[in-house]
Amino acid sequence: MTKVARLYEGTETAGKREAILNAALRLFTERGFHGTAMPSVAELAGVGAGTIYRYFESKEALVNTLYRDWKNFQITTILKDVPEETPLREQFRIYWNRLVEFAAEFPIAFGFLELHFHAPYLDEESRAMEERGHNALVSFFQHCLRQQIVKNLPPEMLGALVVGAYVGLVKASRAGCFQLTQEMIDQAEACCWEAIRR
Amino acid sequence: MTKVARLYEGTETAGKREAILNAALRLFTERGFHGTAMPSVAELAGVGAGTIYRYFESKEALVNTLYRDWKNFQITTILKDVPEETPLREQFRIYWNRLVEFAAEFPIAFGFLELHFHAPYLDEESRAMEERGHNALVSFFQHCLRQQIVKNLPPEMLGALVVGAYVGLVKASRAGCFQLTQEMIDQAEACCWEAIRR
DNA sequence: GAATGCGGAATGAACGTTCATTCTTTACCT
DNA sequence: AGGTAAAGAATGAACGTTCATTCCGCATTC
Repeated sequence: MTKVARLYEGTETAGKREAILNAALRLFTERGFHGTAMPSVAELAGVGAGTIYRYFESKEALVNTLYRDWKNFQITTILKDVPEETPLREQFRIYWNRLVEFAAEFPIAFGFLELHFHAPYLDEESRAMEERGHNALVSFFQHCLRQQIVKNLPPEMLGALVVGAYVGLVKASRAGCFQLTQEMIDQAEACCWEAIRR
Repeated sequence: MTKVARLYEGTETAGKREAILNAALRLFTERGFHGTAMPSVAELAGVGAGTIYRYFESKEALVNTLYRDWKNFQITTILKDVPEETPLREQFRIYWNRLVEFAAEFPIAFGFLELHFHAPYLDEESRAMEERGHNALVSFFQHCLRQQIVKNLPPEMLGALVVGAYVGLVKASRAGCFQLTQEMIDQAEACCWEAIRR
């Protein structure tokens, strides 16, 4: 819930730290890290330029906090509450739907995470967060491989194809190529499973 | 061949314009548009800072020239010389292989085009180039749809899934997750076709 | 009235761009 | 051909601007 608040609460009522994070999320996503000026973050957040430095050590610290918080939230949201005994085919469906839901519910955060993936100004801790997500993905497909329900290919490759297709789908829908209905989401999920199923 | 020259010729022997374009391609890809300083482009190109402005009106003009040239080259390379009567399944294989070849042969240009896709500082002409590629993709899948050899989904969606998977695959291989062998490229192609085939 | 939080002008570094100057090539004359 | 002058390219220090960050005075709280 804290994340929803951070995105959608009016910036005047919210704490200044959250207002700054919200403003930075939007501007970094729209204009990129180097393309965003700190005073413009302050303006959008409705705070003085100096106030940002009461909460964040530097511009880099700000972008890293944002990246860590959202990446962590994304991973947690996608992975939570799936019983281990759930059939893997069903797990795939669940994860797929959660990925799409995440992109629909937090479109700016989705864009932010996409844009800043592997960026050179991300620090060790942010990189570690990226790896956590990567490991979860790989271990899921390793699990699938052990059950021989997917093609015998490196799990990293299966993950890359599926996640790539997911990102492509969301970005195209965002670009206005089409509007994603639940039916289309289900069909895309079927496509992705057929791509990798044994 | 002119493109190969632009990427790989020693900058000292090449014309200054090409040296500048090569340097800018590398730096814009590594550090992004706003993260790259013009004097650093000049330094890498082995020319004076002012010299850039004899060939390009501004930093934006430089990035747009780069984008247009490479996008145009990419589209031309992918689409050239495929007889209309070639079976669509075979055409798919050809286009897939050419996409992967392009990314392998021009890795920096691939990264550049990916990073700057839809960037706000691209001008009308660059956008038009993007659309040319998009149209080619869509019309190929429309063709497939008419022959009823792919799932009955919007052609933009089929394209988004396949190209997304392609980008995901190349990026993962670039990140060091695995080394792409021809066998893996073929297997990935099969995956993508199975994803969309009827 | 002391302490804390905040705003926004101030600061110095770095940016994109310009321009007076130098170097290189070309053209012409003898 | 040799010599000279004009033209064109190239240069990099310098310019104005913008940026991330700092700092100081004000407001608010206890």
